[in-house]
Amino acid sequence: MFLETEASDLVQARLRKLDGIRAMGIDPFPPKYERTHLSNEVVGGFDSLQGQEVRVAGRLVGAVRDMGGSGFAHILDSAGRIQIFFRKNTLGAEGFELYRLLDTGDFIGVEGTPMKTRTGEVTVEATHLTFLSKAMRPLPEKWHGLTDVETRYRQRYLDLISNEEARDVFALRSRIIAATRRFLEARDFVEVETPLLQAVAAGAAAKPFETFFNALDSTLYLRIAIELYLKRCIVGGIERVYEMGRIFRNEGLSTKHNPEFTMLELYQAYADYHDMMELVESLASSVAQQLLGTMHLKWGEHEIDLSPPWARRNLRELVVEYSGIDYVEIGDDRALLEAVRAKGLKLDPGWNRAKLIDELVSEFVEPHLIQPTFIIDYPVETTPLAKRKADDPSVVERFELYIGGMEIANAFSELNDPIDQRRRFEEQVLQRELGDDEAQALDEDFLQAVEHGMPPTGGLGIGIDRLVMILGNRTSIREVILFPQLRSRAGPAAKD
RNA sequence: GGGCCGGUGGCGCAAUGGCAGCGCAGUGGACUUUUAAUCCAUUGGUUGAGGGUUCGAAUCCCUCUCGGCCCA
Repeated sequence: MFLETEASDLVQARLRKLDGIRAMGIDPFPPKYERTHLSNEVVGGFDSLQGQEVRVAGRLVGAVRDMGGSGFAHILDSAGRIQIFFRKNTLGAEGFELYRLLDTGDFIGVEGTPMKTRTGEVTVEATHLTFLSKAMRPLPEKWHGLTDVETRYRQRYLDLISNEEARDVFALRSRIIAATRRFLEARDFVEVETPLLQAVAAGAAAKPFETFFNALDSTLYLRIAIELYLKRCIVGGIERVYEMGRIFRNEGLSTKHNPEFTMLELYQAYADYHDMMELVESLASSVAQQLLGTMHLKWGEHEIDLSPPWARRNLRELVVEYSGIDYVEIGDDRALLEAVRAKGLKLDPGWNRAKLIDELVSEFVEPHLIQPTFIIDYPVETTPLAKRKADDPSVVERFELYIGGMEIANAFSELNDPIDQRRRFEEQVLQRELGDDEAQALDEDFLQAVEHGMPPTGGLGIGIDRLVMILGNRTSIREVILFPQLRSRAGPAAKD
């Protein structure tokens, strides 16, 4: 809706003030402002700034405490808040007239001298006020702020303006990602970028998003994993390689799932899954120590201890312990299905062994794994891309890492035997034909790469959003993604 | 997909069948060191959308929609 036709008195009042500013011959939207100090620099450097002029800039937040001939207000910049004191005697008549046209939400530049109020708050006493941008809509209320969850997600900018915790968690996210890159660089990993648009969506058990490429008249898929391209890099001789980027899975929304999320995948030649355990332990614990100053984290009502080493637990034992079902003893697939059904889980009769074991883990085991725990020894049929254990070919060299009851990471000793790899892919194709629409696709081009020779390699994938949840103590993934996926509002101008 | 809870002015909330209200913000006025400033006055509503029951619906019923939490 056009602002000029909007009935809201609040908008109309601001439009009138905008006209007032222009009537004084002043541009309410000038192109630039030369700021000399951030808010924290004025507050922190108060003693050395006495008597000097500073220029600060930011958004007017909270209320203007107007007292006739003077008034106080706070501005918010990237470093925080600082109070501004407007005084008629100091600002002059014209400056004070401008001050009267201020609204919460306006961007202003203030030239003035640092002072301390009666209560000791460092404040800039304005000698000159510059409008930098007039806000046409009001901000959420100063005291209660913005709490409506839907508005916080749909209009994240309001959340960022109103809620310091929101600003903090996204700053933390950025520092986690930067620290992770530094960690990998120190270990000589090379960062690469591989295709998001893929002809075959392979490398994980998940449903892809589908799109269409006009120029080649062909269907393409958004990637569901980075895996197979990074292994091609390993084949090509990049011995330590990683990519941190978005992947897409066409599945449900929940507090732990967003359809697009950020994954770190890394591959290290001549390493195995034990090395990957050491790597993720070291990465998560050192990033926590670096950024939070501790390895003991609050997580909802729990406390998580990230100090290495973390527990290693056998998958079969865990499933027996928490569900009472021993899937190794129940060799017959139908019998296993009945045993799982008897536990009260709603099942699809078409589910295969791998899917049933997966269900047992998510339903009975996961919620108990609050402290960091590596689950190891996965049955071979659950993991077509991992190498079999030398002393027991029925299980693979794989772990999944759980923290806070969530899967955080997944790693294997990568399968590099092209003959076994082809067989295992073919088994997946068969499962797909039998109705498992999450079974992995066969990527012939990838197989050919492995047939050229691939060194023994350890591979690791870490869910970055979930890692941020753990380190930032947020129990919903929407709290760590700036613009989480939501159903679109009906109608073009809805809610505005 | 299922269960429960919720959507009331810009924001935060009340009103459970009987005049849609409060706080903040806004507007007008007083006040030149306030901190949720204070004091006086005051504007603003298609109660998420549609239908039904009723003399009367924010409230009860139905359908839809958006969100949260839990489950699948």
